[in-house]
Amino acid sequence: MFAIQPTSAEPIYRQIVEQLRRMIAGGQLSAGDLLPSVRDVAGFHAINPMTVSRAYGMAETEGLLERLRGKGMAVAATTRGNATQAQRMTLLEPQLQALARHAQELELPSDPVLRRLGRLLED
Amino acid sequence: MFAIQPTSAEPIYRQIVEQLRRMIAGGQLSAGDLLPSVRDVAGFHAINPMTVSRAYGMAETEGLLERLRGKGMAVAATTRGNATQAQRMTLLEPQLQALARHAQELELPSDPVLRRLGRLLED
DNA sequence: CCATGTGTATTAATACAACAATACACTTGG
DNA sequence: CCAAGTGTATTGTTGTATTAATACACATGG
Repeated sequence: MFAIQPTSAEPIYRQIVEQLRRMIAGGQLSAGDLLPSVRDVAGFHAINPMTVSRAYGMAETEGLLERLRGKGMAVAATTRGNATQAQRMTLLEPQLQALARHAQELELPSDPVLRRLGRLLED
Repeated sequence: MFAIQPTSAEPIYRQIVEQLRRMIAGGQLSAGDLLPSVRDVAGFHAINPMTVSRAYGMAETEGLLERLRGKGMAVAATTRGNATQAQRMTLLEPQLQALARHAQELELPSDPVLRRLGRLLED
């Protein structure tokens, strides 16, 4: 469904929007794919349907999703699914910069940070 | 002084606390070092002095800082400054895990991510 | 046709962050 | 001693973000 952590400091609706953004850019969701209904997602995670609706609405405004009246939400046809690797890297850039800054404030050498990340990326 | 972004979604007082945590763990701030006064920090960044005071207070509760009455706040003597590299890595772990998850959702191969981070870590 | 399924507009409840303006307790340094 | 420097407690206000509750409009499909 979605990887949602209701306890996280990050708002639920934004967790959903950003996850959609990445999974569409990465190609895990393709144009035309139908999304689970707001009530399904809300029921599964025990959250309010309006929270999911808000996420879907923002994704539609952003051009990620299309509204199929009476059927639900689908991945927009106009979206350039499977974006360039460079384009996908751009989405990761802010997080990379924050991580680098924090590592420097911690006076951590590059090697162990890179090795740890490399291990996390293997699964 | 401090790297504060008043526009960020992250609350100002928490930006300060977490930055203190890292700079003390990393050794950029040593036990006994005197911190800039709340009025100085507030004036420099055009924020409210009480916001800085709140950050200092939380850092004191956490055991990072000590209150020197009449003088200001200083890095606590009891704090294990320059923590083990492994201990410092622990502070970075959650961010590393989030980054890895996002990279996977973006279907990005390890190599470019690691290379980009490596470059950011060199300055 | 109409029960059932969509998404959503509207309103409200709650919590939080930041600011503002004081006043206070304390120590330093001349 | 006392002016000037610390941090802080207090109270109130403002703006905003997040989630929830409810009711509604609409399309589908037997």
